[in-house]
Amino acid sequence: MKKQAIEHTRLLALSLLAGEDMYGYQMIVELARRSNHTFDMKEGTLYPVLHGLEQEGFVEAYRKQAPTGRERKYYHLTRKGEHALREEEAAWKRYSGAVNDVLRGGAEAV
Amino acid sequence: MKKQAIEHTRLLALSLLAGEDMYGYQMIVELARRSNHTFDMKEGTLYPVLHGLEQEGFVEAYRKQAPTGRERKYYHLTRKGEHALREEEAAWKRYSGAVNDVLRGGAEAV
DNA sequence: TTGACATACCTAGAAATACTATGTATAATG
DNA sequence: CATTATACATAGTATTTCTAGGTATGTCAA
Repeated sequence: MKKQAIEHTRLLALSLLAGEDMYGYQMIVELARRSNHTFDMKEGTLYPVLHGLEQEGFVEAYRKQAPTGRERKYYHLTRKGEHALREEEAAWKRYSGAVNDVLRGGAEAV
Repeated sequence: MKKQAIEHTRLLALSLLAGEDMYGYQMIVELARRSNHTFDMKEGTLYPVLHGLEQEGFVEAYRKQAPTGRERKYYHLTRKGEHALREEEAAWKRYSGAVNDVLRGGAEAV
């Protein structure tokens, strides 16, 4: 009924690729696992985002044969992408920290 | 250039009203203060959200004269709204926890 | 061997959310 | 008296994510 709120798709995608190269389908499965199924990202969400990241030079794609004989499209995080990841992580920390401050009634300084 | 990502407007609005009744303009100023100016919510964002919350019965509005003589529209969190706030808070904790799990490379269970 | 299911990629259109821009009006201030 | 801050509001736009659909290949049970 209500749309699931996954707004930080880019951050999550970049983060997944930080450890190893992955292909789209794998990223979706991996994300569900790492988030204990809190995130159930849709293909219609991820693929356009990956294409965008590629256009911006944050990831590079290459095709590789799977052991099954099937071809997969792997994504590799570039140096530029690593930099973007660090920035997005910092933005997330700032953002989530601010939400928590507000929930606690404000970082009453002092 | 890039839009600021304030996605949890409802949660933030409900949270602000948890302590005391507030009017819209005050909420924007208060939110900026409590978040150390991380959140600079726009009136075009808040007012429609407040109207929605009112329609759902989460807040009740009443008009009151300010000491300045000017009329303000105060919002009060209803019992139903308090319940909604607790749910949104729980959702936020689940969501932010999951993001952090992914950033750390997954809640590898152990 | 064939039909179902999981894997694997992709895009178009709809829905949700927040922003920009604008309008109105009053109080305070220089 | 003009400008700025306060205070509320809406219309239209932009962005993000979802739904829904399409294509194709590998696996496995009946």
